[in-house]
Amino acid sequence: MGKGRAPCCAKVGLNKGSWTPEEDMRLIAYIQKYGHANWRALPKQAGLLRCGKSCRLRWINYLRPDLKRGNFTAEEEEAIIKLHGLLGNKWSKIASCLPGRTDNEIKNVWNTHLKKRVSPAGEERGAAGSKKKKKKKTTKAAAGGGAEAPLPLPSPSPSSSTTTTNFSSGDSGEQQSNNMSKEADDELDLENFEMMPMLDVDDPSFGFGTLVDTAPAPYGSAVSVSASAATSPCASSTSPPPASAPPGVDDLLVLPEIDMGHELWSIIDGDAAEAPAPRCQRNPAEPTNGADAGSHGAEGKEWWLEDLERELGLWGTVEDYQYPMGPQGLLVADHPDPLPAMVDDPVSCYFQAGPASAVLQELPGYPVPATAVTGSINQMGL
DNA sequence: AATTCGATCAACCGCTCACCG
DNA sequence: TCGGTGAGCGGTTGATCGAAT
Repeated sequence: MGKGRAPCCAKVGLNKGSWTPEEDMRLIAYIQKYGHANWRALPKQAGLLRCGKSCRLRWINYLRPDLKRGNFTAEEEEAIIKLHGLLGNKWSKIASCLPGRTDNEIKNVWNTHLKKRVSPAGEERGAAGSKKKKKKKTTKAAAGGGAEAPLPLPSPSPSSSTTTTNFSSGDSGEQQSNNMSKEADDELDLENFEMMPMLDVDDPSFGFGTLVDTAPAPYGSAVSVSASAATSPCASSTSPPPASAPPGVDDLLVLPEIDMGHELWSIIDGDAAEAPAPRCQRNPAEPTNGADAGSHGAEGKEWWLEDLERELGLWGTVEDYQYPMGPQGLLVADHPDPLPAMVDDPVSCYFQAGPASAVLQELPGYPVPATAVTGSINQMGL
């Protein structure tokens, strides 16, 4: 157990606080190339002055390609309320039922308004909450209002016209969330929780049962922002990445000299209005509701992918990669810093590091909808 | 226009779990 | 079986932003 735990950020002079675009880019680039088999070693290898924990969190909660971001739909909120009633503060489990949403995000949403909505005391506030504010969460208003009947405990009311959630397990009062034992947790007949339509994500294979077990499944040992496969992120999480990790890599990441703070994300976002050149048909309004992420045409994806990779300097061939990959990911024991150019000057050298990999897109098992990437990165507000 | 207050969210902290030797 | 290590989870906090005053 926790004994002998290595000191974290604070104790070893690592960076803390908000991530800079450079750090984000570095992390993304690194994971694209090598995956994240070892979070602890990742920051060092990627040249990040962060602890692995921090990197993991950043990736999971913010940079992961399949994140929906954007507002929670009324359906999602309702699902959260119901799931919370069933699972309690098992945010990760709840998150696993809401593809594209992170446990942290759900936790925040719950603590900031859903909880108030559910609790009698917060009922009024919920209504008052319509005064709303904030840039995001517009759906809240929609979900709010009178619909906020105190929801002591989610009873699997199929009455929810918007959700076909089917909770077959005890919806009885004793399902007091926080007191739920692990066993009780396991006993939940989650398999019968069929599937949540609004979660969909165009993944027919998405199922509650699977999610519960594989949960926030990491995106395999490697992730490609440019995967061309049509499969959804969910699918990738349920089907483990191929044992054979990406071929090796030996070149440095080559990132174009672009303005990280704004241009880059505009590019990634495919925002024709701001990007140097038109890149995709993506609907600018999309982020408001990620439910349709990944619903773009295949051809659009492809050229978007290619374009994006070129922009990021991620366009390359398999020959570019020669670092050996082992079952645990990259065999880094003696491989040089994959981003050596960044070491001396993390920022200025960042974009000059070598050709990065586009190879992952060739690999089966790393299907990441390009649109998901645009969606998530788009929300970075950079 | 300036200040205050409340809401939101990203990130950190500390713990537990799971795996491995 | 036990101890060490890394990953993951849940709670909490601090910074930021927008609305209200």
